[in-house]
Amino acid sequence: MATSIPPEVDDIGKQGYHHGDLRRVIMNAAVEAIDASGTGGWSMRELARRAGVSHAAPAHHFGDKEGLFTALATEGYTRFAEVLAAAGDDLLELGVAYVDFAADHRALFEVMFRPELFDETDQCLAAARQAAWRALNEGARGLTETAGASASVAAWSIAHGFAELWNSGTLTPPPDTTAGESARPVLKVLLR
Amino acid sequence: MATSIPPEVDDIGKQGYHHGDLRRVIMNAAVEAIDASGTGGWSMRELARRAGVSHAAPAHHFGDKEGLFTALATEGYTRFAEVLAAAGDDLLELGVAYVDFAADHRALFEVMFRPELFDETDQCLAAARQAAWRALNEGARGLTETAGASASVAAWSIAHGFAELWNSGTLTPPPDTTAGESARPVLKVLLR
DNA sequence: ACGATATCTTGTCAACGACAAGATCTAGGA
DNA sequence: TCCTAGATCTTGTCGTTGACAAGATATCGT
Repeated sequence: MATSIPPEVDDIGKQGYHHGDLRRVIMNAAVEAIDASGTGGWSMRELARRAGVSHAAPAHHFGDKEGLFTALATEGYTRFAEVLAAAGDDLLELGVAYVDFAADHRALFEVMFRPELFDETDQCLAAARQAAWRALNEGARGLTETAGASASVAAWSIAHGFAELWNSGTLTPPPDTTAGESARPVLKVLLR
Repeated sequence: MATSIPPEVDDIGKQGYHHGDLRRVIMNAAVEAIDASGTGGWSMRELARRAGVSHAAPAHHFGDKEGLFTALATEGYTRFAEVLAAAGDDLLELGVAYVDFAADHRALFEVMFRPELFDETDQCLAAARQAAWRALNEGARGLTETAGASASVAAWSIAHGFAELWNSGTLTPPPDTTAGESARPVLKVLLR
């Protein structure tokens, strides 16, 4: 169960040894598998085969399937926080960035908001999630101060709802349009 | 052999024969299981055991796991359409009804918006979903006409987003409050 | 009453998740 | 350089699962 170790920053070189950076390879394979068939349409052994290792190799890095999802959620929240922080302090652009992240990282986004998949007590995950919420609150602070908490929750809800509807294929958007650009006029209805 | 199990409360009318209305019993058990541990935290055989039937009995009613999810999604869309239609033509109340349905039927709502779980080509499902979308468009028609399609998508997104955030446990609402009542002030920000 | 059909059971198989124990590789100190 | 400790991966195993096939039993139409 000792899966929540800080990431190895010295992975760049890798090579040589047994397989390489198996941890990263398995996580990438999991992202592909989730994109292709959801969180339940694949097996650990399948990821291992795709990576060319034995069926029990991934267990050393993640413990079990929950450990893999915990690692994915942690990475998701970490990158989410970075993207949100980079979006600047304009609330509309924050919303666009929110939706774009969800669409560009469907698998991570899906895992992030499905707590039954991962270990909520994991420290690394909790820290990453905190960072994401902080970035979100930071961007919405102006709205919260001027229009109250409900307005901030409304802004969060509209961005999150559009992202979920988009990713589930419920919306039928114009072709050749990014999720964020499709979301912009919708978000503007609230944030004019 | 089939009677060594405590009587199921769902069996009211039927009785007699092998088990009763097994289809309904399995679907109810599935809803409970999904509420308890998500769409992947249980097995068909577990539902069969809980219903007191053999491990292969459910297959006759649903074919496979995808068939069960298809049945659940169909029931979800059917009841969703009813609830939305009963909410009247006030858009705020429609939003409240949307959120309340999601919270009162977490399992159905979750399956409904996860297309990889069910068979999208199923005719019954398609009809039920059409009915739900019709009820939704009906309720938002006024907004669409006066404020455009983006405004309607915005209203859908805010209700859907609040529902998803609520159900995922991301929001931390005041205790002893229903999802719909918590959503009302948030929806009002858009629909004043 | 009786046969057709729907419903359920038993049996089976490959695949899976999880665990244990052994093999192999890497790193770092003697 | 050698050599040990630990990290990484493999092989082997077990109970469970989803799916299928074939047989048993109850219901229903005629």
